[in-house]
Amino acid sequence: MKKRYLVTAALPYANGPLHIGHLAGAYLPADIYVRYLRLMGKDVVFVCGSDEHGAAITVRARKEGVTPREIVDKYHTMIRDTFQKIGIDFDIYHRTSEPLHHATSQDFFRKLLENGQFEEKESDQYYDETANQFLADRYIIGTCPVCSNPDAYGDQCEKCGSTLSPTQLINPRSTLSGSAPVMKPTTHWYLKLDEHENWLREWINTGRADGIQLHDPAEWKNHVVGQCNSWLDQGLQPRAMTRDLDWGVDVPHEIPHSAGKKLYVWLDAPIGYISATKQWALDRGVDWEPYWKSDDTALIHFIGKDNIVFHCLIFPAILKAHGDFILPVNVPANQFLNLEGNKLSTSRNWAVWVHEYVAELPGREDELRYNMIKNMPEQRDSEFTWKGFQESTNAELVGNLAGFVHRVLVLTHKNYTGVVPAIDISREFKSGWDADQVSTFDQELLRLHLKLEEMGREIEHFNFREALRILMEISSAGNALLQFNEPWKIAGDDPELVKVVLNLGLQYVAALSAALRPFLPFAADRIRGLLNLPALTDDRELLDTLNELAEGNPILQPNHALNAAEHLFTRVPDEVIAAQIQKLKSAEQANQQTAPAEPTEEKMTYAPVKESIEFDDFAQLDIRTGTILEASKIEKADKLLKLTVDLGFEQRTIVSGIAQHFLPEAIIGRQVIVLANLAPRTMRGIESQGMILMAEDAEGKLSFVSPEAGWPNGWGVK
RNA sequence: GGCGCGAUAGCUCAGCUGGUUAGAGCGUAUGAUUCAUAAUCAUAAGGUCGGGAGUUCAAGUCUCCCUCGCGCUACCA
Repeated sequence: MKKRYLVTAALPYANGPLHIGHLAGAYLPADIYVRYLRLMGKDVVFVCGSDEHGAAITVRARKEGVTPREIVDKYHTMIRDTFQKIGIDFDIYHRTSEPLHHATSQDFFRKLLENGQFEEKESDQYYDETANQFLADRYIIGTCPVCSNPDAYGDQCEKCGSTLSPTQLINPRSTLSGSAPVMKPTTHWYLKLDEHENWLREWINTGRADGIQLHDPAEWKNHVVGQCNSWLDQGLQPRAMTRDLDWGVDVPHEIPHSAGKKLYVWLDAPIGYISATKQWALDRGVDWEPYWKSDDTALIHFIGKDNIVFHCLIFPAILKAHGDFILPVNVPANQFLNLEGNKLSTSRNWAVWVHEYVAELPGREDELRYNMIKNMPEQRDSEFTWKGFQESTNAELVGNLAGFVHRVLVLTHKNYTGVVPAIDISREFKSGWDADQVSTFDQELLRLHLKLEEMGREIEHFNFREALRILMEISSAGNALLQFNEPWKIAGDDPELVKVVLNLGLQYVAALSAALRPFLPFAADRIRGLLNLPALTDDRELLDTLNELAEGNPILQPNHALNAAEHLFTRVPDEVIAAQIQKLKSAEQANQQTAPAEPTEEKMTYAPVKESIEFDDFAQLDIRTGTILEASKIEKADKLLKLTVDLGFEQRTIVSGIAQHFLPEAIIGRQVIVLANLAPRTMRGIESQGMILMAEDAEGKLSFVSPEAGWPNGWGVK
């Protein structure tokens, strides 16, 4: 058992709001885990914060005509408030634009440099001569070579999702000045990841580093280990840790060639966990270092699966390269949450935004949390539906849990004026866990204790769905306890039985108030209020509860006065669900309409006409008519077809990237236009002697360009 | 194409190192009950565990092949 815990949740990127996928992926599991540890009396710090650097933010700022600072301020505030409203309880929600973070990241960089972890490399990069600066990938726009979207970014095309590098863009232009960038040499610092490959492989697969057992790899999720090994097997490459940018953490100025250089966001973001911890410690006047540098600290990163490689390989490599830091004992990454049968998508507005949820369904924070946990993508992608949300809220939260709490309280008020009845502990009754079993108060408290322990073990293994299920089992057993013993019937003739049953029921409710806290903090608070118990402070209350139960002691003492019964949850009516589904549908329709139809958008999707050329330039192209004689799929290539084309005077082998649009057998006999004097090029081991000309639309769909039917092969096109 | 992770009841998902009639919640059906928000409790029906082959006394669980989904990656002049 470790002495203290440091729990991190992925830093949200401050250029957009949070949706339910973020919640289910990282923040909710982290929050549950942390609240549980606190309730068990553990020393735990839970850090998070906004990731406020990177080119995506400056690009957005430019688009909206505001400063990057305005963007990050807006979303930092928004995200922070959303977390607070939905009950994600960080010890600190920091931000990477804070001076403390800049200083911390720079110190880290210096130390890595000092330790010889960097390799300084010069490479050619696009440079904007008008704006006088190097251009980060995101600062370059050009036509996507895959789908012809004219506004693809240098790192990615948002239309077709292809990963790109700036040099692949056709007609690149700078977003700063609009001018065409030129290539110029620039210097960057590359982390020698290749040198870390061996120990990382051992650490991931055995849990050992430097001969010391740090964790049990069997405790890590399959998909996490699998993803890491997939990367390790492909071989790690040195990775640039700096960028040419004007927004971010400066490379320390005393370092030569540092002018205009910023730390790569992926380097400075995880260091954000460290600076957040420092700030937290500073605010409390305690020492931050044990949390990051002591072997008896358990460091746990909660993330979504898109962050696995960074948190399991690159950040650990950085921590180790620094030398003083501990490595994470687990990275319980979740998979993705889907919504109503489709992937969540910010650009398509296919999402449930958390800030909208709390505004539109006020007071139902726990209902969302409950459904997120119930459908948490722990082992594989999972699915959220509004119908499912309604059904489980009404059946499980309202019917089972709220119903149980309410009926115990109402019965106590009716029979004992709202005071916990004193009982004869030798009195026997039917167990709520088994109608045929006669039990006693002590035995049932012990059973409750065992259940809660079982729940705790599941949380410790990051099985939050299962843990929640166990809690609901307790509520069900409470309902059954009442059902089997029917205290409403026998109040007159067997008051002792009624007392012991209601007293036990109240103990269940009291135990649940603490145990539910990690999952449903708002409901837990409400139950405390109903029971007239002190509000939870997330400070060892569950541990105390467990200890009492283990001794056979009740949590609520006889004669303790309760407050009036109130409903914990209310049913979700059909209209609310219908409205939410309607909202998604309109988002979908808006997408379908705007994508091709919106006039301004459509205008933008035409690629600009290229720079004019002379006739002589055109005349150099030798374009001929031809006919496809043979076509076959090339092995190990998804997009390539090998074609044999008859040009009349000869036959050529041409490799063409059209396999995803045409079946080989369907194009045999097609007449085509061929660029005949293109220099041969070998692709997948086959030499391509020319190029088939294709028409391509904005979505990347291809169409053959042909002469009239029956036109002879080999003639020129001009 | 390569690699990783998935594919289990109508729905959403568990099934660790292979072992008796494959589990849960919801939904459905029947019955009981009325303290409680038509809430609760009991019982039942529902699965040839994506398809095929193999290893084994024994496979949802291991091996191989195939199909489909998600992710990463290569190929597009």
